[in-house]
Amino acid sequence: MSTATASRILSGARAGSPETAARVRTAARDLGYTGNSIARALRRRTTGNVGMVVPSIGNPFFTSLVEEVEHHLAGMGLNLFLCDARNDPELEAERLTSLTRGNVDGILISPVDSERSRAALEATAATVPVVQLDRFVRGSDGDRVILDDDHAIRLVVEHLADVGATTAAFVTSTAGSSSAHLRLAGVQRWGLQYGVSIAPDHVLDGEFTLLWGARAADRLLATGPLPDAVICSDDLLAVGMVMRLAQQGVHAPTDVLVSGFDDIDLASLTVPSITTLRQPRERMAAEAVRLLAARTADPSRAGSTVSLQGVLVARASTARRHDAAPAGPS
Amino acid sequence: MSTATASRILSGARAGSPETAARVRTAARDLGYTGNSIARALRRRTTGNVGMVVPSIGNPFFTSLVEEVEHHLAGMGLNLFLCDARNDPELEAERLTSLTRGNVDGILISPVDSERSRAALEATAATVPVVQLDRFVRGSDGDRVILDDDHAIRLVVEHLADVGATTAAFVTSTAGSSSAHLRLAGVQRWGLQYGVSIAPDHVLDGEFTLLWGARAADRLLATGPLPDAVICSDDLLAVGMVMRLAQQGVHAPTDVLVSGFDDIDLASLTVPSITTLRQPRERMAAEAVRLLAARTADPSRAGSTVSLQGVLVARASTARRHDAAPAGPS
DNA sequence: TTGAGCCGTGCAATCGATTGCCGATGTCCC
DNA sequence: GGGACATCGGCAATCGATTGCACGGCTCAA
Repeated sequence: MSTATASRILSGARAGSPETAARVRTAARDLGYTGNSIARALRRRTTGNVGMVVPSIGNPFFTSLVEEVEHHLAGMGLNLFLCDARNDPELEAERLTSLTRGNVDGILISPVDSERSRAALEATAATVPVVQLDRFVRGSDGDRVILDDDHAIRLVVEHLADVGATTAAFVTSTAGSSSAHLRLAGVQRWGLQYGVSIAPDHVLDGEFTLLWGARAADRLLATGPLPDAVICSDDLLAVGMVMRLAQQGVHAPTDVLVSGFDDIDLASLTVPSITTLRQPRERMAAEAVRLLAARTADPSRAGSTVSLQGVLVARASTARRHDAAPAGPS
Repeated sequence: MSTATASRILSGARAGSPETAARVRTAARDLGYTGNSIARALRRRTTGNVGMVVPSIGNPFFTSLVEEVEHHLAGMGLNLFLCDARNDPELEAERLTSLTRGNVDGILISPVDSERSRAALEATAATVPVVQLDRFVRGSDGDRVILDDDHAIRLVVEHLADVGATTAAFVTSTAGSSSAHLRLAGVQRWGLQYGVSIAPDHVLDGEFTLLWGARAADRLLATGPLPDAVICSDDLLAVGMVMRLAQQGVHAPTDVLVSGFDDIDLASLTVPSITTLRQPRERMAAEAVRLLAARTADPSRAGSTVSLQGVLVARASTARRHDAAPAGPS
């Protein structure tokens, strides 16, 4: 029997006679034969692997997004290869080229920087299907799944105004991610709208890490009276902020209101639990995988943008100020 | 000019004449040529990729271990492909086979379960170099890099005894990971030695997550008087425990001492900051990569085990109970 | 009986890069 | 000048699976 016959039967390309098929299958099982995916990939020009590049696997938001994505891909028989860009566009570019050189059929990426990630991203997109997820580069025309940051921030600011804030600080990341840009713009726009003013020196930008949240707390404490609220553009920042303030004897929500963003697990478990904006991670992942499949099927289709809305989750860290009864964890 | 010549010059296999080399290089640059790693892999039987399988990318300990590993691999020109086993031996086995089928030159793994991970792990190790990292399966004879859990737990128990604990609870994971086994054994052994007793119903096993830490807190609060100390075999557990206790008005270290394990970033930022055992992640990663390289170079070499020691980091969650000011003039 | 059509099977080309081997050319020294 | 030796470049085989094409055998209808 020729290898051609065996190949066809194992891959299901042609049924073959029942008898031959049975022979092939038992032989394959007995020998423990499982193709050679490299040879297969060379011939088929398809690997069954999808790459995902995230800015930082140290951020629980991205790891949980990865988990969702992986779940959806597994349902389609695809493997996920995860790469960490460590918030560095150059490292990100390296990851992209190494993924591109024949290892993956498609790429999901949350680009580190809305400007500095563009070149590598566009070069990659010219070679292999790419879908941007959560973050995106400015002015690219590919497929993307994003959060409606403007709407999200509106919810946050509205909520803070509701509970009595009229001044706020904004803690975010310096790195030029689309999230950072849009959230800053949103805070300024809706702050004006809802009467929550943000002094220029109360915009504190660093990184999306616990540590920067804590440092920002130190900085706020060092530079005069606290604002009514501290809006953090990421839950890690909010946790770092709340914890560090507490270490210095300043407590949310009695002394200052603090809000986060993303709704990572930790946000509901800290004391106080943290008000945040929940991103619809599951839907984001599902849409991203769907877009990737669509583009793989038809590489020439026009790029599309899916914009999803978040949900405000009010917790203890922004409980109404003169309202003694603490809100429990939601 | 033949492809053979170009191939040799680009791969550095032979220098070629200066003139030819220059021609090849400029042509390659102008055309943007970058091999086809699949074809190369087929011929060379080497991909330049290393796989890493961790029990959960939701656990910061593992993500930071991954970051270290990736750093070391990058230094050797290798890519890391990360897989999440989601604490499920079956999913882990699937990941292993998909990595094995020709995608990677070697695998680093922290096996989910010391028993149920064995079959897949051994099958994999028969095909491709494998190094176990942090966790390991019982009775396998491959290479591994582990923490000296017995010594580590001794440091923790000794410290708790020092600050006055005579009774303790132990919060850990049910899943049969080697870490869970060894730490439980350690707590029992050294508890006896140092006079810290652990009631059978004060061993609480669930998962290595924040949520289980919080649930375990509820359970402790529900079942009678608290022990002097709560030893957690993972920092996420300790954070969940401390936070949940605080939500219920029980504060460490005044009401109960709490210790964690791993020393993730979060442990130093919570209020109270958490006493923990720092694992030497950087060295673990370095040793694992080194072992993998050694085994790749010589697949027949005998397996070796590298055991590293941790360091106790004493913080606020176990501050001495009736001793506000450390030794000094009274 | 014959031609058309279908099915199962095998041959051989193909994917793209690497590499063993060989002939050609050049260099050096006796 | 001639032989030993090193260097350079190209042919063609190779990695392992997939697949276009063709061939033999079969059924079925005219």
